[in-house]
Amino acid sequence: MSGNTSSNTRSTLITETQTTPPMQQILSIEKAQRMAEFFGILGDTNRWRIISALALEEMRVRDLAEAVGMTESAVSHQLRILRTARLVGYRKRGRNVFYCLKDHHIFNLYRQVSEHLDEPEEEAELEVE
Amino acid sequence: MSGNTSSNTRSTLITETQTTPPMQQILSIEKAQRMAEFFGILGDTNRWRIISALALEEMRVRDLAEAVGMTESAVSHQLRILRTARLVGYRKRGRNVFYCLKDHHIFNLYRQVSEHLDEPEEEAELEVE
DNA sequence: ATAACACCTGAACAAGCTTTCAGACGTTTG
DNA sequence: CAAACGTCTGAAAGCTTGTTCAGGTGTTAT
Repeated sequence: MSGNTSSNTRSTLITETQTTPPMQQILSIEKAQRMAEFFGILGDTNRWRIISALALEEMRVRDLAEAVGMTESAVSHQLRILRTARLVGYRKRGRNVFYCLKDHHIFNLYRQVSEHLDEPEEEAELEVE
Repeated sequence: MSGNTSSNTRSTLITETQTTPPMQQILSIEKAQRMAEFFGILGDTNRWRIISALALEEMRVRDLAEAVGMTESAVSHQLRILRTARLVGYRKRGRNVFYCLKDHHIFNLYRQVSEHLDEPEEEAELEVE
């Protein structure tokens, strides 16, 4: 576990294997792209609805479509995206395909962003010195 | 985070009652929209580069532009978006405007997604029963 | 006051993304 | 076998988003 042997390209010299090194320099374009790509996947209303549905229980495409009010085709397209991002898994059974959440990081992300959004407005800003 | 994500089963007993309630039903369209909007803001390569630059130190628009290789105009546009999302704050001093990171949830989000992205591919899927 | 500077803004264009539509595939049923 | 079912796919339409460009505001310097 924690096997950060991924050895990106040239992170500085991080030897702590627990977590990911903090941002200590401007993200490389490649790293920033991967970040953006992943967050972008969670940047869609209907994908969140699908995710939240799958958080409850395994579901077929058909059921998902009805649950979130989309066409089956649209759901299928979105599921492919979520699958590619390894956020959902699936299980075929006859002509049905059951989808389920695969990555539980999602719950932490959901919680943290919820907290951010729930924070008070606090529009005040520092002004001229 | 707790290592094994390989799970094919579904552990639904995350007991975080302190803060935000977990997803216990399909997200309302409004909630899903707010989620999507926020994640969408982090769904851009250049915004991540800007964020990572600001994670190092307070910076002016001009410096940011040079640091990430964008025009000042483009940076300014993006900063407005980040400001609106309350991810960055600013401080005016004369004709300069210094921007800085405002929300440290960002670091957690960055770390968790980094871990997700660094996880092994694991393309295998369950098949017909 | 005039010029230079730092930053912001609005409109237009290009690029990307999501849905729809029509049709395909594989599985199950009669 | 043919029909019904559940799902997937590719292309086109429609919308959203990011950058550029030109010009604006406000501050500092000559």
